[in-house]
Amino acid sequence: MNAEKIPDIIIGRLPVYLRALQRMADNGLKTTSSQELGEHVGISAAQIRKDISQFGEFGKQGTGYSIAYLLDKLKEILKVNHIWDVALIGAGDMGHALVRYQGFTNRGFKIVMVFDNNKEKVGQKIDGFSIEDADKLAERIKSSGIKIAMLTVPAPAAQSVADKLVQAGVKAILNYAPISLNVPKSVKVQYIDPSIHLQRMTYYL
Amino acid sequence: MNAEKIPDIIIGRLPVYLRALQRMADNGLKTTSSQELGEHVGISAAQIRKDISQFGEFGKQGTGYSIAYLLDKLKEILKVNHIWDVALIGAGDMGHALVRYQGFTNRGFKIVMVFDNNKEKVGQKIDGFSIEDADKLAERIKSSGIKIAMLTVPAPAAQSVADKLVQAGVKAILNYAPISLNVPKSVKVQYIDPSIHLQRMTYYL
DNA sequence: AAGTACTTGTGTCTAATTGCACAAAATCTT
DNA sequence: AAGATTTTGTGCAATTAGACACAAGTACTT
Repeated sequence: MNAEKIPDIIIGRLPVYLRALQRMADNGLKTTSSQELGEHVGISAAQIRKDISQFGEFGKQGTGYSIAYLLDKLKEILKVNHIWDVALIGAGDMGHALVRYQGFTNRGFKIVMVFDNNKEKVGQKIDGFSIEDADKLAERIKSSGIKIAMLTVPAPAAQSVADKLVQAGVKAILNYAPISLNVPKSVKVQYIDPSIHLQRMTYYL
Repeated sequence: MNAEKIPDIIIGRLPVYLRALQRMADNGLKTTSSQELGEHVGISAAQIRKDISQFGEFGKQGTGYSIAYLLDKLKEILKVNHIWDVALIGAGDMGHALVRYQGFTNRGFKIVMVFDNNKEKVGQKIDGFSIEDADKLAERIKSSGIKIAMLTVPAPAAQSVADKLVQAGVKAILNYAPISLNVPKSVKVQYIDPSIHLQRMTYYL
């Protein structure tokens, strides 16, 4: 075990291992090896062993890893052994798709509030959710203690909404707006911008 | 200039620079510096200078970079100085959101085909697009010469669709399905999985 | 025209990350 | 029960990435 600071790059790979292990578990598998897991996720076996060993000795020589046990440990490390409430800001097409997305609940997240600044949308329902007025965002998030938000507003609005989220105590933002956000170092941001991702591949074509 | 192999990690940052520069240009700015650009994207000025200098000497001492010129150069490097045709597979909520998304055309991409394997959806229209039968996918993609695909199908279908895409000559896949894809090294994959991105932040909460 | 301020591109150093290899432990085979 | 096989965790080496510092060129100021 190692109590030192774990590099971001290792933390970034853990969710990928977690997803693959969950899939194995769903398929009824009981144990796996760094070799096998590596083939599934496209990462070298040595890398996987080293990553996992940062947090403890979870494997057994000759046998490998118990999938159920490693799943538990990874969920604990990533703090997704319970469900996080998430606020969604921006009820456009992307916001709608995310509200309806079935892939959050069994992976640690649940959307519990949806906001939009368009007064005509406020009060409308998506899958049972009432869209709330973005003017009430700060107050509602602060009082509910929500720490995670997903941002699906147009680029010009994104920074000012992010500022309000930070002010309201949000510590993690999943940003779908095509713009780099400026936030305090204590707040984490992850970016999803399909054009950026596509442009990372065209260089190689 | 440097003709050697450019590291992936540098290529990965270029689209972020490109997006920020485009924004500056839209705001009427003519020049910028590594310092200023760095503040916008949250990357050190030295890093930005070193990244850009891999491809040539695009700046001028004392002045910085011409935004229009650097934009041109980055687009050329990333090969997004023309529009790439893209195929979308999976006409669910996410597929719909992507078809309607306005952020592709001025950044180098255009969805030109949409496929689904649900026979009831085939023939339906999204924003003017007729949804095509996924059985025809290989043939249609091969004959059209499309090199880029976006995958928004359920996880269990993703690998087999990816295999067909590779077979049809696709060289870049933007994968929204929550599963690691197994493809030849000559094919690039980028992953978008909101749960993964969220799990990369919860560790720090 | 001289001085000041700004900014690039890059050489050097430091830090971070990955790859390799193997002892040790567990299991399987005969 | 002995030998063969599997597989982990980790020390060390190699590679890669990032930070720092500065000469040199450009523009601005007085």
